[in-house]
Amino acid sequence: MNFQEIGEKWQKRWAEEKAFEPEPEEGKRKFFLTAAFPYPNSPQHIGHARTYTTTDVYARYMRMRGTNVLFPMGFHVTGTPVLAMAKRVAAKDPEILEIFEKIYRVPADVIPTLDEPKRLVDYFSREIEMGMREMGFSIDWRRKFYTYDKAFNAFIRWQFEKLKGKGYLVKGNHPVPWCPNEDNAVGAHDTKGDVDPNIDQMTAIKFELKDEPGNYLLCATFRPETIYGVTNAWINPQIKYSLVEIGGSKYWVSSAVAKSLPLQIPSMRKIGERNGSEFEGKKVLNPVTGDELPIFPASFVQPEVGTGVVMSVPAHAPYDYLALMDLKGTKWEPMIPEPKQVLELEGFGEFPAKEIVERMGVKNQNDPKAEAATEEIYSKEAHTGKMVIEKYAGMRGVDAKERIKEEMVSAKKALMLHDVINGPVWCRCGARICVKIVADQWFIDYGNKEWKDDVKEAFSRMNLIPEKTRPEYEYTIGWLKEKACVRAQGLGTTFPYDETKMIESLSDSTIYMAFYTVADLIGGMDPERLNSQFFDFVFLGKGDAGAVAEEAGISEKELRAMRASFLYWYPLDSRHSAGDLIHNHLTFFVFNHVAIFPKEHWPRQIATNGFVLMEGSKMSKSLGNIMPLREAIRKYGADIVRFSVVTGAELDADSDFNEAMTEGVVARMKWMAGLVEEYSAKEGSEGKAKAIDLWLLSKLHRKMKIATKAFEKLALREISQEVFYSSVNDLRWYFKRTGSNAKIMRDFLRNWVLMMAPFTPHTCEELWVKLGGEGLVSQAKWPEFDEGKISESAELAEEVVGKTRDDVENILKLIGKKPAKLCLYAAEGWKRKLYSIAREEKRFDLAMKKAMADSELKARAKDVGRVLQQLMKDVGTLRRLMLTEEQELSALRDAKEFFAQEFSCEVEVMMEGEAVGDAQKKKAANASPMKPSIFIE
RNA sequence: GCGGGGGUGUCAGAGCCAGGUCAAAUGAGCAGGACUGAGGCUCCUGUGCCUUUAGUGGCUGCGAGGGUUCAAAUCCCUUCCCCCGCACCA
Repeated sequence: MNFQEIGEKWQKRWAEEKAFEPEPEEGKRKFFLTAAFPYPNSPQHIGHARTYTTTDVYARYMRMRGTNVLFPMGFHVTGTPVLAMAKRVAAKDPEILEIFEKIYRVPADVIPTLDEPKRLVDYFSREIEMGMREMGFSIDWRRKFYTYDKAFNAFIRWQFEKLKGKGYLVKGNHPVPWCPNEDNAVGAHDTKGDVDPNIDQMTAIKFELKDEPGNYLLCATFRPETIYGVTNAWINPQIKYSLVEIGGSKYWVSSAVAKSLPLQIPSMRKIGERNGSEFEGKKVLNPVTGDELPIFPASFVQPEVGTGVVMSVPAHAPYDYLALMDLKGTKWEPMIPEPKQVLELEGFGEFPAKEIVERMGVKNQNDPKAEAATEEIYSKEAHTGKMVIEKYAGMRGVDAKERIKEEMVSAKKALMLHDVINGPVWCRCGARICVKIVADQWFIDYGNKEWKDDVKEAFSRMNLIPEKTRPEYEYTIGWLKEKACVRAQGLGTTFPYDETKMIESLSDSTIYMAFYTVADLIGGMDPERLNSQFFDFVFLGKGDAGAVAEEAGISEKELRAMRASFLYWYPLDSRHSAGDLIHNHLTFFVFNHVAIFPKEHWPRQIATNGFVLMEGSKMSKSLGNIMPLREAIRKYGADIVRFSVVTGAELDADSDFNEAMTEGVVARMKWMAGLVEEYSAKEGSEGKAKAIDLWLLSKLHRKMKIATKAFEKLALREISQEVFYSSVNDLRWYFKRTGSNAKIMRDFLRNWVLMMAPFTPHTCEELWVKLGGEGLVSQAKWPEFDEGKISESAELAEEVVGKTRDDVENILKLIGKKPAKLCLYAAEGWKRKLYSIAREEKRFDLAMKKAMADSELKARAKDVGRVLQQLMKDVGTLRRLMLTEEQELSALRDAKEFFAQEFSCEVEVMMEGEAVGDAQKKKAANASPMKPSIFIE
């Protein structure tokens, strides 16, 4: 069986028969599902396949359940990553070239052509689409679009008009990481090493120079609460400082900062400059305590960090303490101040910084260990530190920080500045990333209270898979506030209220599912004529069809068909993505639906899945263990990849893709295929079904029941265990038990193929033909289980046979002789009665009392006492279901042939009372329900 | 810090919501055997410790410590550890 060949063969058939190109059908239930569309700035690997395969398995299942299923796909090209990637190719960035060559094996002659964004998108999107087709995804490709298509741009502009109309678009100022060289905002993919620049607020405190009234030394700090412990100020004598004017006040900051500061404070003017060393020995005033503080030189002060000026809190900041110690032996030694405590910290004395420095053996301010010491002390003090300053006594560090910051700012003793806190971060162009306050930035106001309430309502009506993701959504809804929605650069859609800006990528991908419903129909239209009235009509049913159609340059009938298509497919029944999008995309997706569409069109379900691991570890460039999807398909075949990726773990957990697993899948698949081959050729019905046949049927229908139920929560792993692995095991037992009914086998295999079809559709199509199935298995009906075929007693009977076999084997091993004859004695009815009593009462005295109330049991009071004692020992393990003595006896009799074959000896089965011979009788008396007594001669 | 998830046998991973059929599914690994020219293929058996030349026995055990219960991997409390997210970025 060649999985690769089978794949191609059936993909061709599906395409020819247009098997997955649904049209609205009056009266037929629909099911519309989408997965987050791919971003084609590189090829896809098996990790990407997880979400799509999950979606496809679901789509195929729902199709078999008789619904009209729409599963479309498009490409997301919005934003800067595509541009950044093309630029890196153009610059022949060795890292990128290596990934393309070595991992994705992009042909050498193709790579140089990817230096242009459009070509890059074309190439990779084709690559991705090919991979999806080769995976056999049941996607309706007629509806494919790119987010930079004109028609889609028109749609997104309409979306933003709607948001504006609701008052959800607002304007404000916003700090962003910025490359001063390229004059653009940067994201992680724009930086060296893909570092995500983290921006945080710093409090810039004004320390007035004693000798220069009106001029301040500006100290930026993350710990304003320590203002009470400042003993001096630090400057770097090696660098230059500039005097800048902001709002009428004059401040000294490092010249490096003076350069980038206008990005945050455009009104800033530079009015002077001097060397850092000129400040040494001067005095400044603490704005809060009024203390007079000296200015000392320190080499740890970096020109680009904060303001290039540092306030010294030796009690709590290891660097400050170390720098003071470093002054020993200089002319400043006599002036070295004593630390002043601000916070008390459990496990530490008055001066935690001093202690930690001594404990960790940090030598001086240039010792790399100083950083670790700082981190430890800062985090401890912030979270568990308590203020000792009288005014704030007992307050937690974090709370004091907020309060003191506010007090200083409102008293104009400090300013708020922003800085990159995980710096230095470098742009790919080589410039150091700084912070820019973008003025008049546009935001989507996800903080809007009423909007949030609607979103909460939407979620309360939505099905979430797995359900345990719900708190994450709730949390996200809670903290969401204004989100910047435009950028200066990038592909996508221009912003309707500022044509110089582009709509940012997380904002143009929130309601595109609606676009799919008409994407194929819009394809032939003039995109210039797609105005708001058009979209209002199609998606909201507003306006006059005739007028709208005329404006749009189409017939009224065409227009109405679009509206009808939308109404047929919407709402979205299921949305799929990896779990990492819960905190942004998936929540935005609901927000925007709620804002724009009426309640009946709000989404119904979101399913999120985990990632794919490669041989136990995360796929990463550095590990070089990325498995490109198309390579995996070539190597294993689509069905094997599909099956492995979605059944390796339950939905929310990461799934491991490994060689051993694929081998196991292939082996079982081939085994099953072999059975199909064998039994499809075998002649029809052979006589009456035996007990073991009924057992197999029971197992089959139970599987069908479990699988059907498990699909509700997309428990694909559970289904695979039940349908795939356990089928193989059941069939092995069936054959071992000398089962061989061809009719039953065909029935089993047929249903098995149907249940496997969503997972491994290509192989199943192939097997379906062999089994004489009609049409495509992809369009066949999902098997309905028959509750009547599920037989507890058949399964229990088989269990007794199996356990008895194991027991016999145990005994044989123990006595080490070849059996001549095997006698099995089934327990009598009264024991079963007693068993039930014991299980119910759970206590010896109560059970005994109840037993004595029964005349049959009372008659054998002595035996009852003995057996009950025995039963009580394991009262917890007594089971609910039990065979009657007739059932157990006949199960064992039925299996006589099997036992005889297993142990190559004569077999006798009887009730315990029928035992002949003293030794036999004694043994037989030990029989208990579901546990026949065994005697071996 | 805030929010979420999780700690199970050699490993991966079920079970936990609805306590008992749990020495704990399933798979992998490992060991032994069968088949074979040979096997990394396939099949069978075993795989916590102890006991037992007749099975349905004992002990330990599901991060750690306590508790509830006739009974706890499952419920409650305390505690330690790990992973993920905290945005303007797809």
